[in-house]
Amino acid sequence: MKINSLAIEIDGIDKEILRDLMEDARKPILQIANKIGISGAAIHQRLRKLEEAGVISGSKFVINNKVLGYKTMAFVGIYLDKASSNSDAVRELKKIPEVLECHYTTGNWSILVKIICRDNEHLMQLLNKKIQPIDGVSRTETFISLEQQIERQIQL
Amino acid sequence: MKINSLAIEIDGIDKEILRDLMEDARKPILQIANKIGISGAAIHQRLRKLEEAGVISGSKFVINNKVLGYKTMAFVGIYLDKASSNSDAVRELKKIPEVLECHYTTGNWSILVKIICRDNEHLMQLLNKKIQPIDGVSRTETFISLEQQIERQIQL
DNA sequence: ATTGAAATATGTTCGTA
DNA sequence: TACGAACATATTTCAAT
Repeated sequence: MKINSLAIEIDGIDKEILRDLMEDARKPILQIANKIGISGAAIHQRLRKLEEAGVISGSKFVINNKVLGYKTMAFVGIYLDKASSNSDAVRELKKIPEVLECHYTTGNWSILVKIICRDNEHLMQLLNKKIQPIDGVSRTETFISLEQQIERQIQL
Repeated sequence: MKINSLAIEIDGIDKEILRDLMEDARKPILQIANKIGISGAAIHQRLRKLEEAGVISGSKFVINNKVLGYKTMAFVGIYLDKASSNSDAVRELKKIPEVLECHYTTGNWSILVKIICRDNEHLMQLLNKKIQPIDGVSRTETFISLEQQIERQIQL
């Protein structure tokens, strides 16, 4: 593992370890070790270094939104008034649990958010009652995800 | 846990367990058990049911893209020719490792994708050499994420 | 950086309530 | 559903290379 100004370098063994754990965070280290052909202790040490280097941000259980009744995902482009403070709007967006992602973006909008709703009715309520009323929001454009075809992390 | 036509219901204890594991997939069951005040075996049993019910889709290590040198995230709205087959375009998008998400959407575009690039140069190459050339793609609109302010899962 | 083995911690199963 | 105790696995540490 080497550091230059741009990026931390990881070798092939690190990649194999990470690929396995990116797919299943609870995969036993020894299983990975046997597959790769090095000891569990070596894997353990590499993981420690990868964490120290910040390559690993953490781990997550992934929840199936649809099974819990959240069936509508959408992207909302938000136009903010010139005068308004972006960070105030973001602070309000953070309070809305349906907002999963929020990006400052180049282009037409000031902000792009990804939201999860139970259904279209819920989405409409969210837009009208929670997002549009935020101070500084002048207009929104909504794109409903009819079907998500790809969902993955960076490929190592 | 009850099933109606819309959603699986989970109780407060399930939520506490899931909240912990959504934050850290490797958090020891016993630690969660002690915090909640039930036995490890009970947690274990509940997790098994949640998996059977499909509430848990899996678990992931989360990789820090920036640390690995991938510093530019962008959303690309893709216009497809009327005549073209959407699924052919998606098949090509799946082959591009920089594409992290891909959605069929309502609104202007046929498809919205989220991509990760090393830098703006890489993004430009990706658009010109990989995405624009896909059969059926007539035009694209790109929104660069200047800063991601929110990144989370559904809140239980 | 890697190893094997020891020590510790965690996950899993099962009989019972 | 939940429990505890017995059992099976996994993680972590460490001295040595």
